[in-house]
Amino acid sequence: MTPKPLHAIAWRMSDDQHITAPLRLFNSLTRTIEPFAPIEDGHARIYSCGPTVYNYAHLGNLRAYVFTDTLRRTLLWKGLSVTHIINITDVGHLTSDADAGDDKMEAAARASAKSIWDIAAHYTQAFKQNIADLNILSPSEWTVATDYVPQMIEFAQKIAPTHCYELESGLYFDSSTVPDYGALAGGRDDAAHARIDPVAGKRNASDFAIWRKSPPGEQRQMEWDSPWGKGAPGWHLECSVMSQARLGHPFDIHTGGIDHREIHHPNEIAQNQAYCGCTDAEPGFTGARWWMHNNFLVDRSGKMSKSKGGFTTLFSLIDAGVHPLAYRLLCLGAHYRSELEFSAEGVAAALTRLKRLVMGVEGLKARAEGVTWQSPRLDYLRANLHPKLVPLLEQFDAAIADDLMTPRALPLLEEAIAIKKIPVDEKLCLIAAFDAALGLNLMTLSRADLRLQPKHAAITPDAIEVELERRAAARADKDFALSDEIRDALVAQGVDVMDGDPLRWDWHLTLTQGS
RNA sequence: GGCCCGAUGGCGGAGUGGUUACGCAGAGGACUGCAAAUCCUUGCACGCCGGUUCGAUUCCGGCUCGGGCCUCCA
Repeated sequence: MTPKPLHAIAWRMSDDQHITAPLRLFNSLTRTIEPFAPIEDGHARIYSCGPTVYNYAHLGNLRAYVFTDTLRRTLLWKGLSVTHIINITDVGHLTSDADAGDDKMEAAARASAKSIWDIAAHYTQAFKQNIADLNILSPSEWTVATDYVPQMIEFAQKIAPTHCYELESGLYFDSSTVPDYGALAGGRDDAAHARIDPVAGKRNASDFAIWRKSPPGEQRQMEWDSPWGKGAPGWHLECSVMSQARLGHPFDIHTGGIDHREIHHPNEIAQNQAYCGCTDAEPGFTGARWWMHNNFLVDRSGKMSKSKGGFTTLFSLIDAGVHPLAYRLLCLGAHYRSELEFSAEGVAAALTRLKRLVMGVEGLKARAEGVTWQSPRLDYLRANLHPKLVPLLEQFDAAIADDLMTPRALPLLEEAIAIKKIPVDEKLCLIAAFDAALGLNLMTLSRADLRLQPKHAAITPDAIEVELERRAAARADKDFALSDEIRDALVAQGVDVMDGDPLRWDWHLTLTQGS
């Protein structure tokens, strides 16, 4: 028998009448939870706003991709195939409190004396590493903004005659030319007191740049010729063009952080409507059927912000000895639409929880009769799933089908591990299916994998082993004074001694806020 | 100033018109030379003031506090 990928098993399980909770997702367009159905039968298309690669992603940024991955895995669980695009914004974005002016990529390049292209490559690579570390499924395709500049110009040319006007600083979109501008944001009042001075000449405060001209006499590292002069595309244009190019409009789900709900996505929608020219024929056309937004990771001072600096990256967590999947677990512990409070204690709690999960699964694997959990097939599961496990399967399905309620799904995973008097092979089948949706990598992760050496460890693992051997000898001689002395010395070097544990020792986690 | 959101035990975080998840921490027990790790058991909450109701943490109103967006942001 050919082993099948776990998600394939999971989706086939949805044929079972016991686990057919209809998938319901919150749509920011209507601000309600709606039953989800893909446009194409059996196939969902997702576009996720990706990072601007002028710096490392911080943990808050990364929450968005854990959310998107949970969405994707839930769609797979429900039997759909998924095409998923994440873009890399390697151009544009202003640095200052003005509509015109400096650009983040250019500023980062100047600050580091590297070329802007090197900056982009470096941070793109770092971001992809974060994605891999979090066990986030690679997108079907990464789209890179600078690869699409010709298409952006083409797009802009099509909408320019009826929807845009040109100023000295660039080509601007007239937001009054599309119906219901800002509907996604819940209505915008342009007469409201803007906190910054608008660009002179803008017709409406909410108008935005489609093309930003290079300042006269200034050469940018990244600039392209266009019908409006040398310059760079506006940020909003990128996403409209890339989603249209790779997925076609309308596609199923557009995701992003909740901050995009107010500006970026309404602007994208306006562009899509202008380009389509079909709002009369297709009322409600926005380019995507669902617009979904994850809430922020916050700390005591409010949301984490890349532009404020002083952020915590996944790399810094790893350096401190925290396995990246502990951060994923932290995210899964809260609903994606709720703010999640970040703290060192919270991360430590998630790591402990992950260790116990992994130990639980490891224990089951050690007792497994066969290897059926490596290739669980629906017929096997149907034939063998213990009646006591069926409710867990149903509740799990109901939880993730209810707008991705992972906080309710997690305890069911723990229950599946702990439940007594059930053959381990059956439990492992169920756990493997759960994990295909949660992405914690429980079937392959070992407890030892979670023992990450802190970057500034005071002692090497080899030296620790030597000390532990000395201690074992002392204990055999009942020289407890010496054995305690050795243990105290190890503790002083950040090592926890665990005699009754197969791992024997672990790094003592010392996290400080903002580390 | 405009628009919007939240307030649950020590911390995080679900949920509910009446018996209120779960995780981490804490407590007790088993194990250990003693610890740690692990396992078992377990205490602890619904911001304030009104209203609706037989009954509200859950619905409604007001208040207070916190946060977000309005400027690049996940």
